[in-house]
Amino acid sequence: MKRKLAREDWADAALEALCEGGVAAIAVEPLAAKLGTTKGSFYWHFANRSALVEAAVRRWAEQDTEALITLLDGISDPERRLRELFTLVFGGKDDERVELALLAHAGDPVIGPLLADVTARRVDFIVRCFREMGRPETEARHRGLLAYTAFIGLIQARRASGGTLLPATERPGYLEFLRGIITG
Amino acid sequence: MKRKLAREDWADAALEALCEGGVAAIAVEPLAAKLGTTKGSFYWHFANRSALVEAAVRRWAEQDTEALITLLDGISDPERRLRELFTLVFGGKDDERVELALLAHAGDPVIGPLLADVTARRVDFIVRCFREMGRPETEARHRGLLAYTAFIGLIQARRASGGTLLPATERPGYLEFLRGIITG
DNA sequence: CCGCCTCCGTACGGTGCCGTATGGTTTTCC
DNA sequence: GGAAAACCATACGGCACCGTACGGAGGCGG
Repeated sequence: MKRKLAREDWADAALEALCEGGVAAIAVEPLAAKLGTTKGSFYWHFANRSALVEAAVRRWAEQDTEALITLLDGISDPERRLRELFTLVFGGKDDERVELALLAHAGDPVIGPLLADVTARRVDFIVRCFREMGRPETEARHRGLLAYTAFIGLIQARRASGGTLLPATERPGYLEFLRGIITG
Repeated sequence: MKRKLAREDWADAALEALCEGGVAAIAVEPLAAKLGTTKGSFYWHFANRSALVEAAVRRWAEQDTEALITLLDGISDPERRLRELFTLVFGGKDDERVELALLAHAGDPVIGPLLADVTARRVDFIVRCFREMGRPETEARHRGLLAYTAFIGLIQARRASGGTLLPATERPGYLEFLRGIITG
């Protein structure tokens, strides 16, 4: 058996490690150990460590935002589209961990630019929804920004509080409140 | 001259480094160099590196939230109190950098608990304002949470976008929008 | 069957940091 | 002014990781 390792295997392992221990956990030697191989393999597929984190981030961006956006763009009614985004993003699997880990290293020279792209694309997407719902331009921008920052802030604050901030039972209530207040 | 160094000098230098390069930048040897001294000094004042980051975080918590809270608690009218908080926190010096650096390492065993305390105290403070304004309990909690997360999310997203997200000219407008929508 | 290209193992040197050991220097206080 | 205590410099060992060098194994076309 013993499938050979490919670039993607390393990238996936890097994302996994990223969830566990942050960007610092994307380290060649530990990853090699976890994959049951050695550095020799790694440095054949990648030039260096930076290339790996770049590949990992790109993979995440592809799967977790581009795919989602193209999926949601299939919904023509902007209100339904937005509603769908809400439920997907809050109710879904909590892969917020990659999110948080990357946000944490926005200053990193390789993560920074990629993250900036993703952030811009996401906010644009939300703003577009409000625009298509007929809101005037600046209001659409404001509401879009609020929606996104409320999301980012929530996952961030929940983590910062150790999870005590919004217990599971109060979550649906708050989300309803949020939806109401944001969509006006 | 040549003042001797005290614990506080190290803690301040640590906070400074924290702003520049994140928690990883709180490293003994580089800090010693920047302070013009050596590790010998450090390990006399502190048991190890963890003790330093703890001291730094405590100092920050003291200056940047406890002091602010006791200051604002001098204002009896909750609405004015909240308004004051808004302007202080958004318009003021952008020491959000410490904020962001710490948020980034909420998982750290020494930072985590301290950060959880600070987060809880802040949200409680805001929620209390809404409560004293006569809002029913759950609504007060919701609005308080939204206010805090919108703040955290905004500084986070601005950083993540490289600063392009909310240009300075649009800032006042958005803040007005925010204030309006949050206080209902 | 042979040489080649892909892929990986091993071994090495280098770096940046942590923490300890130990002795020297300054301050304090009697 | 001299001992004790506070404070700091230097030197060392250790660890975790990066990146390179190089030498194989295995498949594949000729």
